Amino acid sequence: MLAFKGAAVKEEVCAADERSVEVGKEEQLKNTKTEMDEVREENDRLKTILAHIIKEYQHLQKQYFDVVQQEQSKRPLETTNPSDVEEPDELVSLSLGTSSTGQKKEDVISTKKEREEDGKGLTLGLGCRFEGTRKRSPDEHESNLCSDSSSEEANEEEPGEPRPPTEILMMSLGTGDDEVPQQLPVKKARVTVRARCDAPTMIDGCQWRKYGQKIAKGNPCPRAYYRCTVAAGCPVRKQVQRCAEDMSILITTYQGTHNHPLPISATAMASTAAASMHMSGSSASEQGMGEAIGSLSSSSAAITSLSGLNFGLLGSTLSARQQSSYLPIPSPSPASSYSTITLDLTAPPSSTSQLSQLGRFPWYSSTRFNFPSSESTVPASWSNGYFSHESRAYHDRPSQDSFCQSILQKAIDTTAAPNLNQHPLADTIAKAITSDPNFQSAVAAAVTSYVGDHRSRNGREGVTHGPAED
DNA sequence: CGCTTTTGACCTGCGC
DNA sequence: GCGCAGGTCAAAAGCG
Repeated sequence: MLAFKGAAVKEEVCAADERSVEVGKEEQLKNTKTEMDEVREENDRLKTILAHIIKEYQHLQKQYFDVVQQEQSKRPLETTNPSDVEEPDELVSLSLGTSSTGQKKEDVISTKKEREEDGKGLTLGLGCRFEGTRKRSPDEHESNLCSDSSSEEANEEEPGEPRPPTEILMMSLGTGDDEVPQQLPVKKARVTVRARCDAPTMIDGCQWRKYGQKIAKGNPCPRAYYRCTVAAGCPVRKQVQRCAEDMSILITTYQGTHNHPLPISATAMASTAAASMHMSGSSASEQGMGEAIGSLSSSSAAITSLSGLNFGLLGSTLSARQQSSYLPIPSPSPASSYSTITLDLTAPPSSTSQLSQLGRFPWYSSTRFNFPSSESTVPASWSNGYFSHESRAYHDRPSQDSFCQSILQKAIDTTAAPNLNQHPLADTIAKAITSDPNFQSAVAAAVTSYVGDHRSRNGREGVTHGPAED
């Protein structure tokens, strides 16, 4: 009996436990529902705020366009007559993160492009672009590579006709040494990068061979001359010199066009840099490299982290003080046939410029900065696409590749989820990215290749940039 | 041994 | 024409 009673008590206890567990679950469920409701409300609030911000942004954009149009109507000849395109000083602004004062016609042009992209819905990102880009047959691609400049220009004139980054780079392959004589009358493109770097030279994925060193006037630090040895006969050269005023700043000047595929690190940066140039206003959009930049469309617009860079042609966006400060050494062959683009990666991106850039580009996103760190992988669309061969060719550079891939992954993530929030995070990441010497030099190398290519293709009709005038 | 770096000489363009 | 400065060449030296 006692045993039976004990068993009955046990059953009651178990039943009570079950009831208490059920009650606990119900409470938990209730709590979860409550939390969900709160989150939902928060989400609604955020949506409302976002809608308000977008509305304000559109309003401001409209006002800006109105002003731009008024300016444009005031100076109709400047934009309609190609012969008048070259300004007296032939200075072109390619500022990234620097806001140029005064509304120039370059801004008008860039604004046009912005509007074109706005009209496209701004859904074109790295990831979708590579897969969605009009596929060319190998023959088509080859013919494009071998086609004369006129046909290429025709292609470029198509507004919004995107080119995959590697295609842009491959275009430079068509401008080998055989075209060098054609380039002679044309001003050569140079890209100068100022970056803080402790190493003797920046690692940019390319192989360089030092062929000379010289003490330049006005700078006690010797200037080193390097030649690209990735491919035989590659005409690309770079000069490396430390800043006289700040020895921690390495001034690297790239010159020429690679006649070989760039390493993936530089290749990827080409797209980002080009896109950034484009986004920055690509002031020379119609004449000069901006034309090619425009063809990039927003292929990698997500790398707006670059917006913090001071990316301008010498003398165009820099004040007199800045010029003396940014260019403590005499510009190489100032009177020769060079145009110079300066990438100043030493100055931290200003938050204001960041925000202004964000405001200008509504597809800017920094919401999903999912840096995959070491296990980052190139998206399938990439490995199947234009980058595959280069990945193999440069498999021995894992650190650079992973770094590059991280940025690329971020680019895809950010383009995939357009948003307007979290500017501080973008600022932080922008600083992190732009402070990386690998990135800096890769951008420079890529831009050099890119600009040089465009120049060689444009030939005589190409606009000239920078202070180096004939 | 082959490749890279060093370094003095040479070339070239520009200003006076 | 001369001098200067930047840029390049090429032989010698260094390095793995």
